Amino acid sequence: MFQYKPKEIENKWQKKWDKTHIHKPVDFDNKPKYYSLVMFPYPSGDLHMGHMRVYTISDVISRHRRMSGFNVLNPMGFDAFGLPAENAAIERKIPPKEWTLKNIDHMKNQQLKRMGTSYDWDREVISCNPEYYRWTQWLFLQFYKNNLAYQKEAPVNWCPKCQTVLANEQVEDGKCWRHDDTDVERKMMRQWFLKITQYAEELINDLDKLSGWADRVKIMQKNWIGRSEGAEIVFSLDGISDVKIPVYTTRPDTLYGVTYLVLAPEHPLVLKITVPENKKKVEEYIKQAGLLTEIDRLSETKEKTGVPLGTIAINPANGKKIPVWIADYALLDYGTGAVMGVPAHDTRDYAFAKKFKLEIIQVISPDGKEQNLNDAYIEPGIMINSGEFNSINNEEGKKKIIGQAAKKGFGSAKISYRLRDWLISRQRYWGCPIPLVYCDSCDLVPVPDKDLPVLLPEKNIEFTGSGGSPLKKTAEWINVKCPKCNKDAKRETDTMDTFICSSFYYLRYADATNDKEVFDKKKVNYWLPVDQYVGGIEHAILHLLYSRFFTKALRDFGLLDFDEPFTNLLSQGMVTMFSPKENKVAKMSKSKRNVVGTTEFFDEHGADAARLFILFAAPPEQEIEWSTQGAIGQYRFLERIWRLFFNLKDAAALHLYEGFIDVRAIHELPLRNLYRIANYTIKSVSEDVSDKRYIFNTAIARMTELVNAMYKFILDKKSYTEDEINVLNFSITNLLKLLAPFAPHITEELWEHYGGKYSIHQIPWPSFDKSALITDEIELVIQMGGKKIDVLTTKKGQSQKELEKIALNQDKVKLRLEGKELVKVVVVPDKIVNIVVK
RNA sequence: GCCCUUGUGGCGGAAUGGUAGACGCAACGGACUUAAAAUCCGUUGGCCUGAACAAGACCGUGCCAGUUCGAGUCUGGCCAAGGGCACCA
Repeated sequence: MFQYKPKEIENKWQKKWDKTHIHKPVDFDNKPKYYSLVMFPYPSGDLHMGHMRVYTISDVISRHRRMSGFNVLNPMGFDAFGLPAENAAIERKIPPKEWTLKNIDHMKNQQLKRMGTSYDWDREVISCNPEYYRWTQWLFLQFYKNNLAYQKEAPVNWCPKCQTVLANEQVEDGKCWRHDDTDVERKMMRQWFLKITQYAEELINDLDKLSGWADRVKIMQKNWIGRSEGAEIVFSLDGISDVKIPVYTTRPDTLYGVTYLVLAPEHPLVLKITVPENKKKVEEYIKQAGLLTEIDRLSETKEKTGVPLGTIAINPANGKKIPVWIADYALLDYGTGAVMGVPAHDTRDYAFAKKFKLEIIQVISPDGKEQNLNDAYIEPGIMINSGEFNSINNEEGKKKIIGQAAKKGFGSAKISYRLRDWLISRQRYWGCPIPLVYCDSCDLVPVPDKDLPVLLPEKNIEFTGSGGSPLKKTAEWINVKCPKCNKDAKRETDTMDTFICSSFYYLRYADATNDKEVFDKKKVNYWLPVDQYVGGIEHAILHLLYSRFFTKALRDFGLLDFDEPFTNLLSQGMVTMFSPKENKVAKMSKSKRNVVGTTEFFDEHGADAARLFILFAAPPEQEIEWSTQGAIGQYRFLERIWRLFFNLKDAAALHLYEGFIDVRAIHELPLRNLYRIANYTIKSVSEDVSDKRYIFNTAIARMTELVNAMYKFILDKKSYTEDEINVLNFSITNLLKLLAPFAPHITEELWEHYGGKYSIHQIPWPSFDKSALITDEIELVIQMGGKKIDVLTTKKGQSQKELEKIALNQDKVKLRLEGKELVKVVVVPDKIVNIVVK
């Protein structure tokens, strides 16, 4: 008998799959298309078991869909620009390109292929290759030409460790997303932005179309975009006629309670309207506020700060004179950068007014009477102290006051979003250059399409990790002729956020080798949207929001015809393990020193076993803890199949069994039962891998049960009847097909020994024999008062009356009925009889 | 503070409102073996009655209520853990 040697057979089949290109889809095939995708990985070097999960889940889905008759696109590539490569260059003097390409080679050939994944490598894209980033630049210029890319001077998030600015989405808790130990600093800088806010409304509304996304992800996006309805109210200033201050509020109903205004410290009007004697103090405050890190500014314990400008504003509703302040609790880039202070009905305003002893006027009250407020009253109520609006409900008051503002010209209804424009400039070398040129005569000039890509210089680059981007120091690269007037000009030295590269890679896969255009419109419309996207929950906002934005913008540029890129999204949970460093179970990662490498395990027990364990440990969305013991358990399962197969091969004539067996002809009861289990397995596994469930752990459990049942059946058997051989062959044939997406190598190997045609991965997914699932007998559960009393086997299909009679005739029931009154009997046919007594 | 998710044996986890604990890990027992490993076959929620590895009772899905003939599953409240947002006017 052969021994199960996973390393050998896995290597054998991986080579053959590669050579025969069996995972290659056909553009515009007549089979229905299916686009299966896993999130663009960063080639960080060595993969561990934690990384394997996403690839395994996606691979099972891809393989299953191929067998189910779909034309499956399952591509792979690398998000290859980024900081780690540049840091490696600084620390180890290896050029970023070399480091990156070496990692990609290792990851692709030693890890992804060894896992048994089924990618079409002919469509591979690598974002740091000029063939790719030419299109990144081209797309940037489309945004620029459509007024969706612009520069502005703004307070930005600066990570001192990364030595670059960050987008809002890349700041977590005031820290850099890559360095949870580094406070983000605030700087005023002129930077490039993409106008994602122009799509805020559509991005929020179209979430409703995404029925294939988990609610939690949609909710996170919704909160991030943060739509709010309110009004813009314009305040004029006492004695300064040429300046007006618009504020945004969600509570126009509290307009009569405004006792001061607050501007953000960076607000451009501040110095203009400050009275001379306050100028010094105000300037000092602005400077102080600018120095605060994000974490200081957000600190909960932080007391409110601010200084008065000495300027007086006039409430347009009632003419009341109120002071104007600046305070850092007003944010420049939300609303209008100015707030109307209503201490009676806003917690922050209340704290501010208390600290600086400002007036507090209650205008909403639960009972229409003024109260002694110890805190802001933020509940709904009846309007008071509000002139003509007194005694009406505040919700109605909102509309009425907006109506009056519009009529009198001091305001209007307005919708605001928490979402900010996407800051895409990065002061780093290893990224895609922004293809623009600064010319003294022509101003900003886009690099013409024919000159794309603007190549990253590779010679004479010095990586020091300080003093700004290395690109700033490469004179021969910076100095160019203006494409318009041919005079001396300079290149933009900022590179793009790498999230730009990953915002369209999934579109490029549809036509990855096209060197004439970013992609052919017909091909992109054929393959997209992605039918099943698999990736980590950490991208719930970042990558997924950016990609949705890109899809919508590209649609408006006329490049494609759909609104949403990813129809179904599966967010897999992380893989954890005990970390000796943190002394607890934590996410598997090199820095926590709790990684299990792939190579050793694959060598010893095989990728098939690792795949099975990862799928078996829990449903995909849940977290799993890696257990080498548990993975060995799955190895044992595969060995069990292996031995069963070759034992039977020696004892009986094994041959593939196609089609069904006539159940009525199987007289032996255990054999009929085995046939039933085999068919039940086909049914259950098919349901579990379908997109209605995606519950792979139960699918594997069902297959284990089938193998257990076969072992039990052949126990002590020396010879086999023809019927038995048929049922066993039926069971094995279908088991191999069902297991093929999960454990692709061992099934391919056994399929070959079985005389099956290459490849098992190209044969149709099995269907089950309905007639086999019909049984003559059922297990009837007898309950009294909802508690199980007895279980008995009886004929199927009996009437409610008959079942009730059977139940009441049971000795156990009779005994318990003594001295009790029978209230009623509930009968669920073929299932349960519940006897209710008093 | 607001929003979301999750609480089931020693562990990971199963259960269209209808037999709680499938399947696996760990543990224990048996067979095989000179022996061990491997393998094959079993046992394994708690507690109690019982001479019993006969039979059986009771309790049990974070806690407290409710709906229902019947609740791990539905509803409300509480507790705990995890995640997201957090001076967004």
